[in-house]
Amino acid sequence: MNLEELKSFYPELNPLIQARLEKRVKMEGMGLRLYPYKFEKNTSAREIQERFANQGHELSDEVVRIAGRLMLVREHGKASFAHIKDGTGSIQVYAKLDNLGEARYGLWKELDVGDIIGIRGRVFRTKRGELTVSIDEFEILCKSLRPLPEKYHGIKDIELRYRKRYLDLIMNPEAQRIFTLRSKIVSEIRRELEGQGFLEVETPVLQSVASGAAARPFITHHNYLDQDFYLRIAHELHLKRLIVGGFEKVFEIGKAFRNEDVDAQHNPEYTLLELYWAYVDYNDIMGLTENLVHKVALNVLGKEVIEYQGKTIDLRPPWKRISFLDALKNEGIKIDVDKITKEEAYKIGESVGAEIKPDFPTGKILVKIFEKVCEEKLTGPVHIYDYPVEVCPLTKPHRSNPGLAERFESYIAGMEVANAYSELNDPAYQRKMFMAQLEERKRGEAEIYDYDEDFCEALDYGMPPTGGLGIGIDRIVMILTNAPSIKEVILFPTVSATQK
RNA sequence: GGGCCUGUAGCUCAGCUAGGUAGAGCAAUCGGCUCUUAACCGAUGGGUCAAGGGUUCGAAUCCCUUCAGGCCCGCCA
Repeated sequence: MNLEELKSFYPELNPLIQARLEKRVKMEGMGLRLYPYKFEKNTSAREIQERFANQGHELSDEVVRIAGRLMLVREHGKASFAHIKDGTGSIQVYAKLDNLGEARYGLWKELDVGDIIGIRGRVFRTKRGELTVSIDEFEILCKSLRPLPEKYHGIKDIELRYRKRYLDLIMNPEAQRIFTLRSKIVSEIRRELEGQGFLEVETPVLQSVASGAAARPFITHHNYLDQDFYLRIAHELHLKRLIVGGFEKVFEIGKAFRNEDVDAQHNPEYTLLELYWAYVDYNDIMGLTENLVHKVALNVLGKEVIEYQGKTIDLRPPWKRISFLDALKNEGIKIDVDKITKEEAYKIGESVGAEIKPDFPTGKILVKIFEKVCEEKLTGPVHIYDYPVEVCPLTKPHRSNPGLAERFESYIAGMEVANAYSELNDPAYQRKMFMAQLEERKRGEAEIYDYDEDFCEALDYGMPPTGGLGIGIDRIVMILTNAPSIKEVILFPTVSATQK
């Protein structure tokens, strides 16, 4: 391709890109193919580091073929060093006029940092002790046309790191570490649940009723059906339909979408694990939760006690269990949930500075008080159990205390990471709870558990007693990778479409 | 939705308090260097100071608006 045509693709041409375009034209003019189809590798950077750990200063007999991105070039006239980075790590390579000859060494010197090359060479150790591949032959596998960020500082600009995550991954080993761990964590969760006989299923993202949680949904439109659909805000109600259908242990790991603000713990689309287990209650789910998180930490990190943002967190089961009311009592707030009036609750709420309105149901006020005075202090891991019944429309009422419901939330480092119930399976009571939610909507609440009559109909047929669990995968990954923000553990976090 | 902070070369950052010719390092280009490793040495080029408006003889700098992002609060159970 000629230079003018190439340049026409780059309306915001800067001198660095222009230089590379010119280089490309020059190389293609020499008959080089800059975008060949494949390269036969026979090893990787990490494998070389491992297998040649005892290599001395002499060249190996074995010939290695590696490929990767050219980083950190240090030219010395008639010889030069560089690092090649591949999917496993990086390795130093050594190009020498004596080995390559005038023409090839000339081409070597034309390479840019960022180019992807394939190398055939032999391994040796330099005088300074670094394991190095001495290049016998190399070829360009992909010409890079944009300069990479600064080699030492990498990219620091948080916005750039999120918008152009590939640069973050190229430049920052920490990003590589986090996302590699994320994959391992998710796959370990799957392995563990499958080992316990859970079946992984997929349920719809496009739903005509967005329920199962209280959050504002995204709305989209189906042209053929000429109907609006919601993106799911939870997996819950479809998974419970599967329990009605006779499955006894199911789980789903998938995106949920909530049309809410973005902050360090919230991304509009996030990965939610939900599981349902027939014939057990929330006590069994507590055990499952702590064993799952503990086992994942142990198998992925090799640790049971971890550091998160300066806090030491011991994940070994059993986790501490504190009732919702005791958690309040520990902060000096004693409540008799059967006797307290809304006015009394409101007064306490005001005195601790909770964000409440007088027409909130009493239970909701209590939860706001809890979130204000207790949540942050729950370094955990800890299960907080038995919540006020009004905030648990999908939960069985407590077997011995009518003001409460059999729900628990697990907290680690002050973050809610799990939410679980003895699932409500009485269809009449379920309808009553949904109606109460609609009443709240009438009072102006935007976020409520929407009434799903089709789900209630499923319950009419009969769902066995069931324990259910939701775990925010992103938050678990944050904790296990010591990441301060949810955006650090989501490859492409939600950002405004405006280009920077 | 409220408060605070940030935006200067491809990247990392100075310069802004107190208005007066736009700076450094890396990267690039040219030259030198056959065991370097953030290689080194010499030279050169590179800017809509986020955008728009205002104040001023003069604005990267002061003021206003907008855009993008971060932190905290609210909301997201």
